Amino acid sequence: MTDPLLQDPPDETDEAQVATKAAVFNAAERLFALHGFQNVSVRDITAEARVNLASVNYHFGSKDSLLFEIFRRRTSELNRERARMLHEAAAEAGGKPPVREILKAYFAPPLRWASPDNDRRISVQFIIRARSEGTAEMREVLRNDVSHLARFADALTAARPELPKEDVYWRLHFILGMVHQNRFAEFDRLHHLSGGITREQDVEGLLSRMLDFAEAGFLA
Amino acid sequence: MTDPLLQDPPDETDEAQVATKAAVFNAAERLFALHGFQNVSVRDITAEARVNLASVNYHFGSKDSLLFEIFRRRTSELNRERARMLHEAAAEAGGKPPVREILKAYFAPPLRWASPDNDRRISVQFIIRARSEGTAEMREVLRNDVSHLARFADALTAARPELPKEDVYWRLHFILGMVHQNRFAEFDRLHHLSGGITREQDVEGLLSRMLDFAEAGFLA
DNA sequence: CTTGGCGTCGAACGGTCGTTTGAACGCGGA
DNA sequence: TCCGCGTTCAAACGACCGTTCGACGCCAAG
Repeated sequence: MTDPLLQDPPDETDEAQVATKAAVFNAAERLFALHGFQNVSVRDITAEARVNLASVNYHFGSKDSLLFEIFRRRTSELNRERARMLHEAAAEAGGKPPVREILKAYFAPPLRWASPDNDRRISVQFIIRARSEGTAEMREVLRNDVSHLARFADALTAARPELPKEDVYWRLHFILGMVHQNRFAEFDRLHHLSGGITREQDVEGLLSRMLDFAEAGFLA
Repeated sequence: MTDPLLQDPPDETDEAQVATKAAVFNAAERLFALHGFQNVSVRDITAEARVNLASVNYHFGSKDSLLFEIFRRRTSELNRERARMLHEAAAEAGGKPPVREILKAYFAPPLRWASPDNDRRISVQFIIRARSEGTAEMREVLRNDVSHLARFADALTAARPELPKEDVYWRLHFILGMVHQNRFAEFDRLHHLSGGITREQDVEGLLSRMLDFAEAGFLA
């Protein structure tokens, strides 16, 4: 079991020695997640991080490179967590995890990170923003980073071998859309529409609802 | 039946007499849809439309107002088409259309507009972009424009009265996500992932696949 | 023919942006 | 004590942005 996605990568930057770089990184992630990439200037970032204006270009080369580095690290962490959960589900089920567990491995990490008390909440918002507002370079990474998706496609195929592969891929496509569109702003509309019936849910309750829907859709 | 959403609104601007305004409108919609709002300057628009730089501010007041006017007209047209299809489905079914027909009334208009030979393809791309990159003002309109969504929620409740209203709203929420995330860029990833198994589909085939998934999810 | 309003035009304004510059600083090693 | 290097600093550069301005042509009404 020498799975590259399951191993922690070596620390790429030694932030303990460069507090400024870490401060810029965190401030940039926070501001990008809250206001969008184009609406945050280098001056905003350095002001939030309480560092000099030139720090961004000194430590990261350019504003674009800074964004890309945040994006690369966060998506890598997220996909590694998903791979870990899928791996565990396979171990528990003796090789062939059920559909619901496969989907859970994909849904749960970003949902749990996004829970109000989790400090990774900002990272999830950042990734969601990057998906729609990101550079062409970043979107290309997302499109080509198919290796970790292939695991889920394979697992789903194994769980329902009678389903044509074409259907597996299309329904996986729809499922990906469900989780990727989960911008927090959309919940406001839901609550507004229902007149308050849909009360704030805990993460596990929301996860359960999503899994009910996605599982039924996949097995249609 | 005096339904305001079913009536065509009067022409708000007499474009026949002001060719410049129409040229700016169309050029802006095209460029915004292709490159995003923030990446298109007023100079780009006026160059594409072959009009003077000051035309945007003269005819629309500001760049923001121009975007907002395009957005308001296109979403209005789209929602009117959806309301029309829901109305027809209700008429055919004698008041209570089945779940699949309700969902079809929501899915079909943007999908058909987005087909390669349809000249409204650009408008759909524009709306999709506006949903994620739009001004706070525009996102507020989307969030508060719940009246047309309430029709679909009511129709779904009537089609499945045994389902708790809370579930209706949550599942409608997931269904909305399915169609809203349908950026065209995502299809590339699907085709890449499947190794080409998922061949290009005609619009009706894709619509049918989406309805299979959404219907099963809703009835879970 | 004159007048006035409307649309268009080239030009410019004020501001913000990402990035660069060169000097100053702090600190471990010669 | 002095040097060298990595880092931080204030300041400025050049480009691009949305918007505004005043002049001009045009055509219909007086």
